Amino acid sequence: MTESWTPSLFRAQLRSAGLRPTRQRVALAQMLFGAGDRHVCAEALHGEATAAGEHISLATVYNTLHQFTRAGLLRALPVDGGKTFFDTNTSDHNHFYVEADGKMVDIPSESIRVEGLPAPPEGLKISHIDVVVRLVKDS
Amino acid sequence: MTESWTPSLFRAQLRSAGLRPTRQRVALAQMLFGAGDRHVCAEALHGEATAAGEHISLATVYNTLHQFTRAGLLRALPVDGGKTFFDTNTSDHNHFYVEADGKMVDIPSESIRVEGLPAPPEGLKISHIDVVVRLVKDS
DNA sequence: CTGTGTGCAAACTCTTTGCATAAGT
DNA sequence: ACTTATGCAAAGAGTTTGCACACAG
Repeated sequence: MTESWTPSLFRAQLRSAGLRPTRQRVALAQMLFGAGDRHVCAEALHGEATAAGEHISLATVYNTLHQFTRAGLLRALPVDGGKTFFDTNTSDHNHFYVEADGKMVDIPSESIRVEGLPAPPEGLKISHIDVVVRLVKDS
Repeated sequence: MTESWTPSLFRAQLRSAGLRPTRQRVALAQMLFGAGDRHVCAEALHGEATAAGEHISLATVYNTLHQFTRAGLLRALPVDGGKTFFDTNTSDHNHFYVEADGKMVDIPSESIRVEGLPAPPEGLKISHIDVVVRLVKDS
């Protein structure tokens, strides 16, 4: 999954998602998908882009993150305090949420199972199950 | 748990939580705990109080909800879109989250178990586990 | 009385939007 | 050229905060 990406692969990926491979989108794709699984929030990514010398407005970062999410390239993880993190790992996995510093950490195993789940109310079906394990400092 | 509460019971409960039983806090406690399990957001509760003829400012509602949460009388449930719901059921249970209308519904069973959970990272311990089952309209 | 709680409005954070400009094809 | 994306700044939702006044003990 995280082979050696090249700019043209990013462009192709964006194209097939129906997104024009603009400078900004390619740059963001590169940061997001070029280096393993990541959890970023919009502001952090914007800061990173700026630090890398790319000029991308915060609004564009937000737009792009949502476009990528719609295209299935990212998964949105809303957390406490109204921030939204975006996870480059779109597979069905779960997270530790470290309350102290507001960070998400992947649960290093796909082995979680949820047992004893009742049927959903009439007319609704399960989209997916989020298990968030909240962690606090071990006193 | 949801016996017939009386104002003086509310006052006692507030007292033992180290909170002075002010008019506003008693009124809010009454709305929250006087009628079974509830999921409310600050604005809804404020609207309800206003509708009931109580004059309580939104800021006070927020303050009070957080005080109650700190006192263990409520549980905070942050959901998508940056809103925070408060659940009067503080026991360890879980929720269906209906994406279509942003509502939480208690999962009508305590039988959910999470299996296969790895140990948390060094120095951290599990505070609690939230299982949120996201529901969408059944096609 | 004395300290805590409340109300108000302003501030704050995160996010979205409108519209002129710029870039992709 | 023609269309779609970007940037900016302003608006928006939800929540928090500072400070003077009010109320509980």
